[in-house]
Amino acid sequence: MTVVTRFAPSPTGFLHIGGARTALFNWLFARHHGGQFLLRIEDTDRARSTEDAVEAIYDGLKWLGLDWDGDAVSQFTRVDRHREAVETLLASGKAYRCYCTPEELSEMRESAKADGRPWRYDGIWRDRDPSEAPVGINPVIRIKAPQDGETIIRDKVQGTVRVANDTLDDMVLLRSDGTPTYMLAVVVDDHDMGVTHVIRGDDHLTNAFRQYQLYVALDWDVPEFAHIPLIHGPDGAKMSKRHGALGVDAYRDQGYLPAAMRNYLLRLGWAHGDEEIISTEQAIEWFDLDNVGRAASRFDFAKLSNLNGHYLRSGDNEMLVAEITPMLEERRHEALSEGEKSMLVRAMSGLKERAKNVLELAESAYFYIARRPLVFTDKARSQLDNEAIVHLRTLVAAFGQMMTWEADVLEAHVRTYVDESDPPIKLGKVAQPLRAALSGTTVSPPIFDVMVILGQQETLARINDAISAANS
RNA sequence: GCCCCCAUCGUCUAGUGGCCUAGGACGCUGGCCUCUCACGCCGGAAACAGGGGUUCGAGUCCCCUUGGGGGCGCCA
Repeated sequence: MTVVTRFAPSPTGFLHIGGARTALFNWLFARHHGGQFLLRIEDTDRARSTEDAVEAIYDGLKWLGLDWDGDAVSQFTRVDRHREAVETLLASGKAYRCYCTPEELSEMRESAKADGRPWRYDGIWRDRDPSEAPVGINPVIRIKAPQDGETIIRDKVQGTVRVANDTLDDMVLLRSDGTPTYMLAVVVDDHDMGVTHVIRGDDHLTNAFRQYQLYVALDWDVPEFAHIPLIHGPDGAKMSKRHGALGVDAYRDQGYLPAAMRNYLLRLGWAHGDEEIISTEQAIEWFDLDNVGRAASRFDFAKLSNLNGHYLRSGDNEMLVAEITPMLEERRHEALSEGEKSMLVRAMSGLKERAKNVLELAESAYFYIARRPLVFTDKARSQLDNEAIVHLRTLVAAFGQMMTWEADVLEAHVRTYVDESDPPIKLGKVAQPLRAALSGTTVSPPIFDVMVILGQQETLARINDAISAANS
């Protein structure tokens, strides 16, 4: 049997982090088994669904690298099929019309609450004769659920979960306006789409019981269920709009790499021994439901950040330059030339191991393509004191004479210079002023590497700029 | 309130009855490296929620308590 999983978000907002992980697990499970990963947009709630949200979901999944098979299914377009399923239920006596109005229902709810009784629809229309139906009221269709015994779910993550049927009531399948409810639509769609494994957040665990009953009533095979624990905010509270539940686009904007997000999300609730850095290929090979934990986990930015640093350091130079180019151009208000881009590619290995996100990478790379004269930070300017300028004057003269412009040659020359100064000075006494002159800051990759990447001409010009600035 | 789920360092987790004087990672921290900042390397502090069982033996199995979470809509 081919494995078919699905991700079924409702387009009422961005693709948030919890949804992203659910999608990832579904995707990994399908890819691991060589099966299919389908996408279904649960847009039956017309009032709350928007086109923008649908686009945001597509964008988020694409950015994460989670490709789905076939076209996304719009649940809304399948209402006829949903109604059809209810017709068969009505015909076989497994569903019935209920004429209670929403008002009556909420009254029943209120009084149950007042008496301290657990609320549950009492099924008064369950066995009533249709002739008693009041006129002028459009009924809802409810399932005729079993009233005794128990419903058992053998969840791939949560294990065997059981509930007494008398704690469940007859849920609504079709609203009085004829539209299907979520419970109906999920079951019909999952069945029609051939979904074999329903992997979703455990906030749906109790829904699974009712859905199970629906599958049975429809005489359909019940898929495997796997309810994965939710992700909580850093403070342990549920992730909500105002509680750290950002859209994946926000993570992209903060400079996180998709590979890092995948790795981080994967380790939130799933483990493979002591493995921490797990490539996507490896994840596909290893992923299984047995090793999904059952406890909710907290979102930890520090760890995500650390992982991001790892993927940045091992990231492809060209790819990274492509990532930061738009940021650099925006800041400089001027496009980068091909020469500058290739310079950045050469600079990347020195830069990427110092950044923990793409934003920082762009920030630290800017000085390479900044137009002269550089703007100095306060700390950089303080490095360029009188003593430093004396050293720079001597060095710039020597640098101008150099025939080979290589890091080790430059370093050897400067080391000799500091050693032979009288009295000998520390390398830092010269390296820091050089750094300030060349980068405008006090932090950069190794300064002799910087000189080589910048090239002799630019290096000399920047040092001379610093000397002139100090004189004025 | 009722129903369901969960519970190992601050955080993510390994652990499937003896290999656990509980391992790894992030974070924190001492040191090394060093032209800055990082990276890297070496070291440290840090956990089985509590109580009962079962067993020769329990972090691992059972029960209770406590604590968290989720669900109880003509939302999804």
